[in-house]
Amino acid sequence: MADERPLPERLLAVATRLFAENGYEGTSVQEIVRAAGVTKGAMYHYFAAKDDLLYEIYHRLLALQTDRLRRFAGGTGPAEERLRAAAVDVIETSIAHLDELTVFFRSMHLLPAEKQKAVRAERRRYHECFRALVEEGQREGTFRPGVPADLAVNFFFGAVHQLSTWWHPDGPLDAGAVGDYYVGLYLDGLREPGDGSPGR
Amino acid sequence: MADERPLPERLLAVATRLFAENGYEGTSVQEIVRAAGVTKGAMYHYFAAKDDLLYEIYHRLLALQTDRLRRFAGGTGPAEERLRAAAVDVIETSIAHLDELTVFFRSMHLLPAEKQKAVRAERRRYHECFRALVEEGQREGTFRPGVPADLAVNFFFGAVHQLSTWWHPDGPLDAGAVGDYYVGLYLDGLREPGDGSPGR
Amino acid sequence: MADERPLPERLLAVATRLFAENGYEGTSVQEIVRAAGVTKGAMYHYFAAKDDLLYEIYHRLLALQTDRLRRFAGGTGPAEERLRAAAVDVIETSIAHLDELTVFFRSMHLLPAEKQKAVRAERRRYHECFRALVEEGQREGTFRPGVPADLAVNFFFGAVHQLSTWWHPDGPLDAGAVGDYYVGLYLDGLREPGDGSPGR
Amino acid sequence: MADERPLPERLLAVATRLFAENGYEGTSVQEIVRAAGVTKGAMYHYFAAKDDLLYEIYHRLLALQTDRLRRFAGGTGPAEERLRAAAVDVIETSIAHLDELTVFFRSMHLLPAEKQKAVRAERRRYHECFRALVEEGQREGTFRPGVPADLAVNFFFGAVHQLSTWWHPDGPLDAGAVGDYYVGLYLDGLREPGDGSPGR
DNA sequence: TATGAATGAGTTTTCATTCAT
DNA sequence: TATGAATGAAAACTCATTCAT
Repeated sequence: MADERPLPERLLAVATRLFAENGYEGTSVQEIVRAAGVTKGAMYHYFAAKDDLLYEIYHRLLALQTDRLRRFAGGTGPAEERLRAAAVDVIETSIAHLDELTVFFRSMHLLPAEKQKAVRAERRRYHECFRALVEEGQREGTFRPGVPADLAVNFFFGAVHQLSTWWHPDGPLDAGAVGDYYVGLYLDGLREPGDGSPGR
Repeated sequence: MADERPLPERLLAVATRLFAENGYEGTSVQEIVRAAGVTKGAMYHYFAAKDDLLYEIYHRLLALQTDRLRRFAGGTGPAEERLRAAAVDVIETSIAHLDELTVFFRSMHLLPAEKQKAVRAERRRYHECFRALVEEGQREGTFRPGVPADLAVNFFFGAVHQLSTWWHPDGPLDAGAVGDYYVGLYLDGLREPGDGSPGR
Repeated sequence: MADERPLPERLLAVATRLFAENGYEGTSVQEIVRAAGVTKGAMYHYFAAKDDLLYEIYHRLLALQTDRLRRFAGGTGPAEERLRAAAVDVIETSIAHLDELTVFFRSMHLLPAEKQKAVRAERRRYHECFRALVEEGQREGTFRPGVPADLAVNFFFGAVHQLSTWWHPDGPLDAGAVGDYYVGLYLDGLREPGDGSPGR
Repeated sequence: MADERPLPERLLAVATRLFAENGYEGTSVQEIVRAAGVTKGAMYHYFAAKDDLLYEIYHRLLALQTDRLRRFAGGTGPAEERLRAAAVDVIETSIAHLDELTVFFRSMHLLPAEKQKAVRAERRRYHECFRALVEEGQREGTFRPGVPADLAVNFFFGAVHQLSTWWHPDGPLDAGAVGDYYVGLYLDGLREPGDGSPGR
């Protein structure tokens, strides 16, 4: 019944859970390795520092989400529909990895400068892909042109990144419902008023 | 030229700045008192513990925002207009106190349980007041009834609480512009489609 | 019967003894503070780092020896006699502080760069004062002019700094005897041959 | 272009350089094997412990120097001339192996007791051979009898063992010049005054 | 009202060494 | 002959907090 995944993955999973429960600063390396059933040396064999765990946790999630976003963005059909699908999807994967997301956005300011820079660059690539979809919708005339696209993207991801402050798996809304509501609110806000398309 | 405010206020101001720069756990009590030009004993004379500073920082901001919200909510006129004014106002005061907000949302998980409970209760009162405005708008028929009001409030404050991840005083948008755009996006998302009222 | 000296002095004395017994790297901060009867925090209250102890140990000895050298150098009489007195004196104070000397010359390479630089500068001032005496003797015709004065100084202090490899308080020679022999050997080597002055 | 020497020799060479640069305790086994392009297992195949490297480094140099000293000592001619040749030679080989010498005299106190004892015994044999030459010169009447021969040997080797504190290959004096000067100073110090023989 | 020396428990990280392969 | 994952013990240092003054 032992966890059979390779040690690095096991350590990341354990660290994610503990960081989510007690905070990054509130979790000692000792606690992580104890929970993973190994010794500190084993952890430092794979991760050069505690903050490598934090970096890797979000880096992996972001790689996953970037990959998915690119699939949606590269599809066919009107920008609004691709954006809707991508936005619902990112909410669902964010909720599926809520610990990772929460931990990272609470604690990224504790990363050493160069790691912070690296993750910001990765994040920026994600942001720009999403923004391109918004801009496409504005050019198509579906979305109001007066809203700066960067601001519109930040507005949405602010809401997404704060999901863990209120969403709970035992609550009344599942991930799909949250996605539909959030994206509905968001797209209706973006949409050119009086264009007749229904708020979903 | 010395800072003439009472010591507790000076300590809170210094702590806010240092917490924003280096994180709550990344700032030692020693650094705070050195920056304030006093010694530890002086600080412990006014604050029982380091986390009192963190609590107080947000408690004061939240008291201010709650007070302002109540004024707007208690006004006259359609719910939508009162909500708009309150929402723009909270964005403006949030940007005016961005360090306080940032520090708190990054680090509230480090507060001891009872302080976390206290601040959650204060936050809940704020949330409920805001939610009541949304519900009023829904009853009035201005806002779509299908969106759970709690979710709508969380959606908005997610975006607000993440402002510090992208907003910067030297950027192209001032606090008023951000308020107008965010609230515009938000209210258009809430509004009953096809009701003819213009997006902003 | 407790040691009544101020804590910093007590810590330096304890550290000197332990470093001499087990080496700088072989002595933990834990051992130092245990031997001094205090806790680590107390030590770090006075010394910013373990290597501060090492620096301070030699810095104090060197300050003492520089002061004494300057007194001898600034006296009257032939350079040879002032040099002899200074050289005997430095051997005696070196033996009186043999632990300090040994510890430092074994471990100065472990000091961080800037502290190494500081102590080298202090050491250079000492060296130059001593060298000036040698050069004075050469100008007076007492010492052979063909020997580079820097080399002559290094030759002597090489022998002095290695005293701890063989000298022991229980051995047959006391500090005064070592001083006389060493300085005798040294000055006879320096002296212009056939000048008739006796090897002391 | 790879280093073709057998692995043990390569490891010793690499260790010597790193120990000289960063100190014995400041150099990890990991760094040694990385610099040698092998893994830890390979090193532990040839050396039972890290301190074996330190022991071996000096043991090899001392064996070399002992062998050379015995050749000089066993030659013919006056003791002074044999001593001069041996003393110049030991300075030259010491400078040719300055890293080895430096490393050892800085760090021998970190060897485990039995290895320290072994190397002390080897060193003592060297010392005694050198001392015998001094005593021979004293019996021949060339050297002053009043100086304890042990002390005279220690005086000289103090200077030799500290060569690395000031000598540098880019400096004005090459190894031969240092040898001539040091030995000249030394023998003039030892020599019976007024015996007419010239300081070289 | 304030000082600053001292505590004690804790932190992250390092490292020589072992051993199954 | 060599690998490299893993151990376990210890290292230097930090820090919120207390308390006699």
